[in-house]
Amino acid sequence: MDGRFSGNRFVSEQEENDTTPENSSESPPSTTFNDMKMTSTSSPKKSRRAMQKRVISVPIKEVEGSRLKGESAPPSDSWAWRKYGQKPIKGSPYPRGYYRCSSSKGCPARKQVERSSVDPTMLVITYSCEHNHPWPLPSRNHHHHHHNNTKPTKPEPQPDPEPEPEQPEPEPEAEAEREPEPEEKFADLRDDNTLLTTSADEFTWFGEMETTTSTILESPIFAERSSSQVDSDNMSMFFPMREEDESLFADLGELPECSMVFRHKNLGPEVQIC
DNA sequence: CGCGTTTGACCCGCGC
DNA sequence: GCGCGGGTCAAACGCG
Repeated sequence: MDGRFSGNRFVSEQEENDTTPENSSESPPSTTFNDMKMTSTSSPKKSRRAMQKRVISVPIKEVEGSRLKGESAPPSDSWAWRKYGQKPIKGSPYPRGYYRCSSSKGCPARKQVERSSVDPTMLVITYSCEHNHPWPLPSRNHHHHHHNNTKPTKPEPQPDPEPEPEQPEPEPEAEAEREPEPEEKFADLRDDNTLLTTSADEFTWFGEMETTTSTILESPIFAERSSSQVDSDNMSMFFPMREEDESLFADLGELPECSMVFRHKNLGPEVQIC
């Protein structure tokens, strides 16, 4: 449809989640789950799997100020992204930039960045990940860096109780010490203010960001996936998930196949698994 | 010289 | 079946 996820929609907040047919639930900011059509040309085999999408809005000021490159500022997060396209979006004066994860060769993660048409000061970033795929790691290519901890907190190589056998999990530690620039990350949490508070407060990216700017406005999607008990375990630490929560997710559908595990520095590095 | 961005074309799903 | 809108590819260009 025309504005499946045009920026103007979710930019405002997590109230826009009507794209999905089961959008009956208002309180729970579910999210727009759209399976993006993948190019069958190069990857016909991988059908458009349920791709998880997380949409966040961040104040553009920082990004823009740092690097003024036309309209689309390359929001840098912990990972490296390569821009592979840009297109004007109908209904929005601003183009949408398409980024692909360049941290890893076969990294399926993608990112869309566009300016909100309603709030030009807001940058809408949409992260997409394929199920069962590890998220891009921090650009270890630049592991040479290690300035003073710009962030108040430091990542500790703590032994996490989670063995993550499935995929070669990245070293999140490196992530913590990336560039000193203000970063915006995606915090996907639902209404769980509890979790939100914790993570937002603790996460480096957020910490820095909130210092300079307000905060992230939304975090629509939260995927719950029990690929391994580890995930659940970790999650429970931060997310007091109960049956109702699960039902909530269930409501979302089976779409969310990605699971994310956020770890506190104290507890360990943040790990995201898709 | 390698890599990332740029930019137009192509492709594909969906609506009409 | 055609057109629209969005997403990706790929060649060219620019930068470090």
